[in-house]
Parts: sequence; structure tokens; C-alpha cells
Amino acid sequence: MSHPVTRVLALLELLQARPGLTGVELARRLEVDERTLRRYAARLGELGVPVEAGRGRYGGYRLLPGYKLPPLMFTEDEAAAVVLGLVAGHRTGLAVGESATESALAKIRRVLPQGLRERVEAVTDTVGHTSRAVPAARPAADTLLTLAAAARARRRVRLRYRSWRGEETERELDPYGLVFHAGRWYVTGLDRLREAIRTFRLDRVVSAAPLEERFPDPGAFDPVARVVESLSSVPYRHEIRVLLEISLAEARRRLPPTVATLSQAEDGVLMVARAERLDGMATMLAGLGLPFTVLAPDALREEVTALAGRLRSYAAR
Amino acid sequence: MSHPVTRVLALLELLQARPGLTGVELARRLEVDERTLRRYAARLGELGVPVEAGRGRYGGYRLLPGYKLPPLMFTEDEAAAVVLGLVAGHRTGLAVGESATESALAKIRRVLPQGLRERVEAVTDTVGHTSRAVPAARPAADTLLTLAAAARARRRVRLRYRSWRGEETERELDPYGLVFHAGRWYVTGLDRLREAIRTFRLDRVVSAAPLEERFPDPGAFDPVARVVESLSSVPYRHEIRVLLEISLAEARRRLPPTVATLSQAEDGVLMVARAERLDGMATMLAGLGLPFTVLAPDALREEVTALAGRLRSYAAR
DNA sequence: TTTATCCGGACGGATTCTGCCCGGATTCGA
DNA sequence: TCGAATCCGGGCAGAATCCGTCCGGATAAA
Repeated sequence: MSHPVTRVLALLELLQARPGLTGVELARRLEVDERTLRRYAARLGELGVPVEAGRGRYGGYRLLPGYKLPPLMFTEDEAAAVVLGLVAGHRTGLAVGESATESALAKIRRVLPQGLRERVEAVTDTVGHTSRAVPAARPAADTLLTLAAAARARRRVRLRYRSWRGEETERELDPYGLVFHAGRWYVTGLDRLREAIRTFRLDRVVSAAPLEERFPDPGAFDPVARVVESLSSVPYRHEIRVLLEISLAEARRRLPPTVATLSQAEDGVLMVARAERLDGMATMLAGLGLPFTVLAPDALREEVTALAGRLRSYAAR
Repeated sequence: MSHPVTRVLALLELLQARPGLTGVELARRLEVDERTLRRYAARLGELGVPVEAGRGRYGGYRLLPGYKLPPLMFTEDEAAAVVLGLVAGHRTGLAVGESATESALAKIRRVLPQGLRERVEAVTDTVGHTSRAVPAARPAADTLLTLAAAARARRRVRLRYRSWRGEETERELDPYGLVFHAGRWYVTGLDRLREAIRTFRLDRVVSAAPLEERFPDPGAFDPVARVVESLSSVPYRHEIRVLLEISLAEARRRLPPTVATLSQAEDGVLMVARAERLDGMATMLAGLGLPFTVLAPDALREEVTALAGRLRSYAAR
């Protein structure tokens, strides 16, 4: 072991992989005197990588979070897992910070040893998927982090938001929760501009800045249910009410929450939904393959009857 | 800038973030003489982090892949993206190497500066999901990397495999491709033990070692189709053939490949599938909401007719 | 109390670091 | 071909750093 830079990094690597090693052991591994080992530990502290030591029996050294991120000493397996994890996040839409993800990937790929890089690329090149990649619509990492921290701390945020039309508005929001749904990130909470619960897509958030104001605990507010509800509460023309002869649990498994609201009723499950066109609803009901009763509207009964007629004609071909 | 260890790491950080910086610029940023900067570059080389320099106009320094992975100097956004990417991969099942992922996450979390760690944890703690997490069934990173490299290089592998019953077998496989499907990784290829195409789950692979033998290009072999087929080629009772009045692209969007095989025909799309029960198939066809012609079997026509009758009665309630 | 662990200043000899000097090599575009 | 812009590395001398050794002391847990 020839040089201090080498040894200091080796110490960092040992401590990242194995918190709690003793000074004797670390000195042995680095082939230095214990006093020197202590100097290296101090050196890491000067680098912004504080090292804490427990004294006495069962003592040893471990890294503490510092004011900055230290060099990360990954093994090859870990680096591969990181690359594939980033790629996976990208594919599913769960990745955040397009630029942060891309630059992290670039940094790793640039220095991946040849053999490992080929193996990792073989995975990404050869793997086939049976489900489609999610179209890109990702929030900046900072937006997500800021809103999550604000939601947890119950702090109001000032939100600059760009609507689908391109208009920018600024408002204050009490963020109640974050939801990941169908490849997109949403924040839902009390919009102080409208004094109503609103849901926003994070990829449309231009900026989010925490304010000093706190908001009270929203109690049993369910962000997931709320996002799903707001996504489905487009003012469709028809309100539909159908009684399904099925259990509530099974209905929940079969029907996406974005499609209908389900509740237990006397003779089955009450499904309440909205639809622009009733023929599509008739088709969906037929596709459930179970007995149902149309409570409203009458026009849906007619659509179901018409569908039955069509099926009859198809079978007769 | 006080100390050589500090400066060498600062150089590494600069080069990871900005390949191509000139010696003059790097020396300025590190507040050292250019000659010293050159010495630092050489020092990185000694650390196993080779630095290449382009001479002449538009020259500059950049990192090369070395024989080992260097310390990775991530920004806070990048680290957050890595953590969230790993968590995303874990959730979707696309993550590999349970232990590699966990240890990489542990390494980062241990040293994330307080503020950033809280923000990242706020995300993972507060986010709600509308789709379910995939149950864990992940291959070791090494297994995946080895098989992918072998598939690409068309090298046979010796596979030790544990069946669902717990029996271990050893065989040689010509891996044609890897597929990720429904939260699981599969490899498909020519099983030299059976001399037939077989599909294996990677989480059941005990070990995979590349051999010297090469295998010929499998030509137009489609690993995705094959995996899907082998997963669905349970010997269902009925073969079904239906002509759908729809485009092939739309059919592919509406019908999961695990359900049916689709091909372009003269008057629409030919759907070939297998089913144990025809009433379920009738229901599915009704749920497509488009005209169709049952080519076979006759019993399916009867089931469609029966479904039409049932729908008629529901509408009459 | 005992055992096992970490702590840090001081010293002196050995080694390394650094800026400066300098002649040389290599790209690229006009 | 030339000029501009870039990298290269040995040598020198003064400054800085490294390292083992020494040592008295502090801290946990059983």
C-alpha cells in the first residue's frame, strides 16, 4: 500500500462497506500504525466525511453523514444494481429528475470497467419486456424532494404551475400527499388560491418553494383515493349506477379505482361511475361476466340490450 | 485548497462531472500549478482511475474506464435519483441482486447529508401508489449479468437450476434471450439436456457459468413471444379462432400477448387462443366492444349467444 | 474492576509535494 | 505549412507532509 491518497480512499471504502471496524483491524488492513490510521480518520473528516468512533469495549469507527456527499465506493455488483435500477426507474416512470438520472448514469457508465460495462449493456440490450415503457413525464428531483419534505412537515409551499395550455399560475398549497399513478407523479392538497382540494401533476410544476406557514394535520385524508377520484371526476355526461352481484373485494380487484366508486350494498356491490358514452359502459359490464342490475340511467339498459343483439348477430355469422 | 488528498479527489470530481476540461482550467480551479495538475492526473492513474489527455487544439482531460471502479462523486440530486431509482426497481421487480441493491442503498443512506436524507425519506415515506408492489422474486445480479453476456456473445452456459419442487438439476443451455415479464426475469433458449427450447425463471437459477462453446445465431427467434407462449402453453382444452374487425396494432394494444396470438388476416385480425372454459372467452370478446366472427369452435358461438341472452335479461330488470 | 477500545500532541528522520523552468510533442483550422 | 492551443515529464530546491514511536489519558460494557 503505497500512498496516502490510496490509503485514505481504502479507509473510506472499508468504512462504507463495514461500519464498526476497530482501529487495530483497520490499521492492519491498511498496513499502517494505529496512530496513522487515526490521522486518516481525521483526514476524512477534513474532506467533509466525518468519522465517528465509539470508545471502550465494542468500539470502532463508522461514517457519519456529513455536510456533503462523500465519494461512493461501490462494488461491481452494486454499480450494476445502480445502473439497472436507474434504467428500471426510467422505464416505469418512477424515476425522477431526468437530468439527475441521466448524469448519474453517464458518470457511472464512463468509468465502468470494460468487462462489467459490457455485461451491464448486454442486459439492457438483450432484455425483452412484455409491458410497455411508460411515456416520459417526470418531475425534477428537487420538486419531488421539496414537496415530499413539505408534506411530511406539513409546510405550505408556493407552487408555480404550468397548465396543459401552457399558462403559468402561482399559488400556495398545503400539500397533503404525493401519489404515483400510471407513470406520473401527483401532489394533492389544499389549494389556497381556490380554497379547495386540488391535484397537480409534478411534471408540470415549474417550481416549488417551502414557506414558513404550517398547516394542520388533514386527519384521515387519503391522498391515493383523492388523486384517483380527481382524475376520474371529469364532468362526464352520464352518471351510472349499477348493482353488481359480486363481493366488494373481488369488485375492487376487477375494477380500477379510476373507473368507478364501489361500495357494499344489500344485494351486492353498488358501482357508481361516470361515462361520456353509454355503449362503452355496456361493453365493460358485459366484459365483467357477472350478473348486474342497471339502476340508472334507463339509456344504459337500452345499450345493454343493443349489445346483446349485436353479440347474437356475431354468433350467428 | 489545503491538502493533496483533497485536491486529488476534487480533480476526480471535476473530471466525472465535466470530461474535457483543460489543464489550465483544472489547475486554476484547484489553485495549483499546471505541472502539479499533471502529477495529480498521473496519481489518479496510479489509483486505477486512468486519465486520458487529448493533445493539441481542443485538448483536455477525461476519465477512462479502468480495471476497477473509481470513487463515484455524485451531486445531491444524482444521489437522490440513485436512491429513488433503486427503490423504484425494487418495487417493480426490475431490480436485480437483492443483496447488491440493499448494500448499495445502505452505503448511500449512511452518508446522505441530513437534510437530503430527510427529503429522500420523505418521498419514500409519503408517496402513495395506485398499483401494487410486485412480490419479490429477483435473480442475483451476477446471474443476470452472466446470462445476458452469454446471450449476446452466443455462448453456452452451464445452468444449475432449482425447480419449484426444490430439485436441483444441472444442464447446458444456449441462452437465446432474456425477458422481463410480470415482475419476473426469464431466460429462454435451447436446453441441451432435453434438446428442446425451454424457459427458466432467473430467481430459480442457482448458478450460471459461461462455457467455451458457441451456438449459432437462432435467427428470427423472438424471446418475448417465446416466453409468453411457454407461460401460456398450459394444455387448455379448447383452441379458439376468432376474426376481429380491428387493426393489428389496436388489437395488440387491447389484448395482452399472454392471452392470444394475433396476426393480420384479410378481413381483420386473426386471434388464436386457448381456453379452458368458453364462457369466459365469450365474456372477454363481449368486453372488447367490437364486431367479431367466431371461426372455431361452434361451442363458442353458443356461449356468445347465451351471453347475449343473459345481458338481455339483466337489462330487463 | 477489568478488558478493550479510541485519543492526540510531540519528536525526528525520511519522504513527498510544489512551483518553476524548459525543451518537446501533438492536434486542428486557416 | 504555420500558428495557436493544448499536453508532456525530468530536474531542482525549499517547503510541507508523512510516519512510527512514545505516552498519559478517556471511554464503554460486562
